[in-house]
Amino acid sequence: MSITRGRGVTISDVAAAAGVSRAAVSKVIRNAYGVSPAMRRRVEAAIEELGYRPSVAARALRGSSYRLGLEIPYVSARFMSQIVEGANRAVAGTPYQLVLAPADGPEYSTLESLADGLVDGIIAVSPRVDPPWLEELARRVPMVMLGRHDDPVAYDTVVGDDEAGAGAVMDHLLALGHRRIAHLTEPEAVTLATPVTPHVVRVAVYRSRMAAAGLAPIIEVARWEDGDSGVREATARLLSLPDPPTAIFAGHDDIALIVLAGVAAAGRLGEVSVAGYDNTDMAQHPLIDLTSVDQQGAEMGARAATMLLERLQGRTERRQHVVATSLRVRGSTRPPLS
Amino acid sequence: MSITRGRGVTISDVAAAAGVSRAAVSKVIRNAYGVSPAMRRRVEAAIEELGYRPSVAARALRGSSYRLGLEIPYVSARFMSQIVEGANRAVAGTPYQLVLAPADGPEYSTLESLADGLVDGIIAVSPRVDPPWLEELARRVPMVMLGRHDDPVAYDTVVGDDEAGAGAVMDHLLALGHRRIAHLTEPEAVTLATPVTPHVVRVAVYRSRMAAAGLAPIIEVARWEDGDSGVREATARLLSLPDPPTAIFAGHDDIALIVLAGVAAAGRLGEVSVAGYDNTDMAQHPLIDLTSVDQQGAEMGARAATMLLERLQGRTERRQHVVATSLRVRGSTRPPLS
DNA sequence: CGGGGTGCGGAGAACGGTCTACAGTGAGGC
DNA sequence: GCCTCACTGTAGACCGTTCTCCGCACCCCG
Repeated sequence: MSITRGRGVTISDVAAAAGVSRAAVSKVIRNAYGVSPAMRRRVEAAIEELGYRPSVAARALRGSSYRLGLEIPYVSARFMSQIVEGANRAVAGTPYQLVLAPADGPEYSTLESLADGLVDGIIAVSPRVDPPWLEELARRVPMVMLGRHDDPVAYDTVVGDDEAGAGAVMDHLLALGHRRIAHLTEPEAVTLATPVTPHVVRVAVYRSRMAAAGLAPIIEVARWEDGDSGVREATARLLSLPDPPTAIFAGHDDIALIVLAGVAAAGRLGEVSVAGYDNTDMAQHPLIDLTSVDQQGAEMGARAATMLLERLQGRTERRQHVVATSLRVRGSTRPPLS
Repeated sequence: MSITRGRGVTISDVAAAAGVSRAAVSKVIRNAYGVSPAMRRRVEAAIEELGYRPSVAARALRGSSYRLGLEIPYVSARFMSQIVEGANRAVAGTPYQLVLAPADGPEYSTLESLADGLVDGIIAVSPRVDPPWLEELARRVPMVMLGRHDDPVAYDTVVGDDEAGAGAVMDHLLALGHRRIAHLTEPEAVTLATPVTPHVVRVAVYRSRMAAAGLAPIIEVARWEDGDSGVREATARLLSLPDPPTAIFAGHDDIALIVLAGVAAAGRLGEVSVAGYDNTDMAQHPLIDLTSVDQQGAEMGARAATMLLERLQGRTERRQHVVATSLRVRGSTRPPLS
């Protein structure tokens, strides 16, 4: 049984079937000016009958592909699905389609491959690429960055209010009476000063709140370096310190979940408080019940998509949007035992 | 500050810079025959210097885009990230790049938009599209379907052994002594007889095992129809039956998690057993500790990608791959109380 | 010294759309 | 009756690659 990889029907086929020129068909499908009702009907009938669909490649070559690229560093990150959902919602009803590009590690190559003509614009969550490189890229393709506290020229940003969010977590933990509070965050690559990622800010806020509370000497910033097992090890290490923390502020919920698992495994569930960030769906699960910061991932995704669409409409001034955060206090944080 | 949306550097620019023809440059970047070492050096130097990157659109128009499309119905589904991870791994090292297309609801339009020349091949998880339509599409674009027990002509399939997996769950629950076992599954659109989705099989296995155990009269198949809240309602309804089930077999882990939440909320955590399917990462979390069926999502994604690559190499015979399952018994299933 | 390779590079036609410039056709105004 | 103009539709260049020929130079061999 031979499968004929059928050459799809092209605009020429439609034109021939409708007895008009290719340009005429093009006008009809683009809703362009200069089409009589009669011709429109004929062409639309032909399109319908032949099942014609314009080739994205050909369109992209000439102008736009009507595709927006959303680059995400880790598909498994629960926060990402909020973003995707929001972006998808914002794009619905427009002629644009969202495509996701999962980055396996260094986002550079993923971003470039998106920029190579596949998409008309890019939304990216790329904590590891440096600002100058991004500026360069943004000069070729309209771009919105999620979760960067940069001060860019050529691209827009959408970011949560990490200052307020992390501040709320620390205030909450301190108010509960905690003193030995540790912060478990992302690897160094994501928490260096540049680019200014959310985690950089969260670490800074943690430090300053600790210092302000006179706890500078017991500041404890732990980083994991190697996947989930790294987080597990870091947790175990924190818990086995001579003076173990009574509360652990995790950089985001995915970390917090593993920390919780570690705390549970150590049989110290009520003893060590855990807070996360992102308010992912699992944080709300009654069996997890994790205190976390809601930073409206879906809203962030939607804003980013909307801003990108504006860029495609012609806006050139830079725009930066900050979304508000709110602390969701749940059972995972309580006063220290003693 | 004006951003010049710089016209990217094209193959002609490279050709001019290297003092050769466009065809020559094309040969170099494709590693084609007929290139002298000297010319290769000159061209590569020019490429490097200009930072040239071939346009995907132009390539796609002419032949292949070197992009594989992975269509996923719900990005938030935890099982999907396993698949993406596996597919990405299989594609790494090849000239191909994976792009994800999130389907908001009806997968038809998403699949078509992928097939419109964006990608060279498609991997899809589309429980709702019907077989004939898929056959049609697969004649235009090489395609591998995940999670379908179809008997297709033009596309390949990768699917878990749902017969064995669901059987293992039921055997386990029955062996524990459960009799009133309910099955909570996907909406009708996904559990009709055609197309044959994993859920169709799981429902069938549930029914037949119940019948075989002489429990046909108390078969209870519940379906949710409207998002997470639907699952919550279905759970509440099951729990408030006059003779409530002592065990609930959920169609997959995402459902099971919500069921667990409902059971916990009703204060009947040890009382009602819950089993899931997919063995997602949350099932393994000690605070969730959900009995589930491992069907190796990453392996499925990897197999699918590999099979698609084979198709692109020229294979035309249909292939169907079944991955083995194994039951992971955890704390969420125990003998009934009485 | 002529003929047949072989190795290297280029010319030019696709691919399937978009878009600009222009031609034809009536109608309306003077 | 002629000019202008709005309205429709078409011709044809163009986007950036790939790929099939084809030509040229050189070498080997009889």
